[in-house]
Amino acid sequence: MSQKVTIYDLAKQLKVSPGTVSRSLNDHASISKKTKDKVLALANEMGYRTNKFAANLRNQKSNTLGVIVPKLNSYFMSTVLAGIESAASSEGYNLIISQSLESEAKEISNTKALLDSGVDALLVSLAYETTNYDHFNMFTNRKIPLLFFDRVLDLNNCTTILINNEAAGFDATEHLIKQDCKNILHISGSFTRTVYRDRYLGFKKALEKYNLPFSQEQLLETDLDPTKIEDVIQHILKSPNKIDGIFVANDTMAVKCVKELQKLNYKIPEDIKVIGFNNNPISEIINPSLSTINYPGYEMGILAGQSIINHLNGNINLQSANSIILKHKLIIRESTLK
Amino acid sequence: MSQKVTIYDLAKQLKVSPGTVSRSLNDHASISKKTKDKVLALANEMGYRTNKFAANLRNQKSNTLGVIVPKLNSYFMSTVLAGIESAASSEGYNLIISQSLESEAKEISNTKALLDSGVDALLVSLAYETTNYDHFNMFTNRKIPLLFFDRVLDLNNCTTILINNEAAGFDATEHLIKQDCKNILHISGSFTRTVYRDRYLGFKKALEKYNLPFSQEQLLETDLDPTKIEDVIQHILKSPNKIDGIFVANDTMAVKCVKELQKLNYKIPEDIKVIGFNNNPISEIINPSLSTINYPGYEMGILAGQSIINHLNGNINLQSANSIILKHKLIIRESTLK
DNA sequence: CTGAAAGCGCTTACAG
DNA sequence: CTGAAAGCGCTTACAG
Repeated sequence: MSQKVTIYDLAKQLKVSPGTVSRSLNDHASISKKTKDKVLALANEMGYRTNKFAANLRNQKSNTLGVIVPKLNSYFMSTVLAGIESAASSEGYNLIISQSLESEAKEISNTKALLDSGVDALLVSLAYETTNYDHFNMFTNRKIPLLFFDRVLDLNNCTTILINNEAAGFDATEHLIKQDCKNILHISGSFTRTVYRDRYLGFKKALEKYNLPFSQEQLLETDLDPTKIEDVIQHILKSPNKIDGIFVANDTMAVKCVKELQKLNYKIPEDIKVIGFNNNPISEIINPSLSTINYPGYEMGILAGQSIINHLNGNINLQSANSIILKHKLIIRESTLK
Repeated sequence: MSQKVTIYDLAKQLKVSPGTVSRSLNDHASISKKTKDKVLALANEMGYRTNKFAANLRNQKSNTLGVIVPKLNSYFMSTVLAGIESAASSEGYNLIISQSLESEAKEISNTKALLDSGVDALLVSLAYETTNYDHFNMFTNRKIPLLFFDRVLDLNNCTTILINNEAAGFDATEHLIKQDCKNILHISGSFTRTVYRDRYLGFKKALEKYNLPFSQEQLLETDLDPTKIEDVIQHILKSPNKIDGIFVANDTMAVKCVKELQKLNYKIPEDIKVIGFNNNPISEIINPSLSTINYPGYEMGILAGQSIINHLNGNINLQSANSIILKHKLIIRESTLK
């Protein structure tokens, strides 16, 4: 097999010009059906494959989307990625995916690498660490569309896709209150990311609405690392008022909490009621099953992919500085039963 | 900000040739430090970014690896991907990732897309459905390295990375036997994929070694879809001999089995002992915790990435037609206690 | 409906 | 140590 067939090879064999071959391959209107068929047949026979580098260089467009996620191996993120991939591939876009591993430095280097790779657009969920956002200027300066999902950032002319985290935090907390919890602990992620701050704000609003007092020990800001569960448990044990409900900012950590508390002979939900966040499959597996907030990751991925592609295609359904809010949903299970 | 700075822009400003700029940027030995510094400083100042399409076109190399997985949103696969990404990015490689969704047609179209994208190598875990492998000839014909991991295929000159599934299947089954199981059911994935066939072969070998009879009802070939758990349960209920042990080919399905059996008032492990496969985190969450086989997905990803990059770099530690076997490990938990 | 030619932005063998 | 020039494989405005 020839290692490399170009349009020149086809042109020579067919005794036409390279331009004609190129136009035939791209189904250009001005080429006769007969010529097109001839070209396509030979291209097929010779195993011709277009050289994207050349085409991209010429067209200044790559049909590629860049994606940066904090971690590839997280249930939520891989679900979102599945959605993005599905949307992208059905529109003929490739995906270059990289992970920041929650590090600002790695996020910056990923950003550069994706810029260099000539992605047509960039989809980002921010790292925990990131506090400076200058690296995204490389994209905005060059007018390359930028979209943030889940861990978002409010930047001019960037689309953001997320759920209403404040409302979701409110719903989770209100549910605990309605189940008679009086002294609720909120285990949050880092406030650097607004998703976690917003959940906390919802938590506080619910307390206020039901006239429950709030003291600083009821907030535990963590990095949601399950290996550091011991700190969380210590906090619970040392709490001046007996904690009777916990709202955890994600299911992985919530499940870990339940397991550890059970080891200490706490009864869930009798002694302490627990609600998580995300509707990760583990929330259904644990005993008692975990109440949580459903976060539609796959739909988010589909929407993110479609939005950005529509934007690239110049369709109108995405305005600049848009924000898309997905619906969350309270899911009540055994871990918060009265 | 200029939308696009090229080496010509730098050359003009510095009154040197584009060649000199290019060599400076690539840290070529023959350029004086003074010139290099000058070029680098201006490149930085003007926000110059190399155009990869042009460089790739010229170099016939993209520093990009293609990856095709059956599903992005699976614990095991996303763990492997995290490993691949980590290895790739530390060597300056990008990753183009796509999912076949277990479909042969999609796998073929992904293969073509990745070939067109000019990946330097392709890493594949096969779709359930795939029975014809001709689409990989596009790569082997062009001498583009191809590596299979987990769901592998024995093709000439391709590296495969996997565990010894037969030995792992044997270990899982032997463990059940040692826990006094006499009539063990094996819930397998599709035999189209050798990983599942091999686990089954190990299962049978263990039965033979311990002189346990085998009848056809002890094998249930499924697509491991947890939504079809009802068929599995029916099979168990209708079994002529009372099943006292189950070896399931993955944890997700094993967990689903345990849950459903518990609903029917079976006691696990007293009535039926269950062992899974993969050491998915859910195996630790379920009650009783699930015995399983540890499958080092992250390490597999690291190895896959490093192997292929070493190969591309012309290092010698990867022979043609190589096969790398990772260590598995039996993990004993509550679901198989005597 | 088709061809000749320029150009996308790099890299590098060759020459000095 | 540096420059001039060719070429990687496409696409398309222009001309006919």
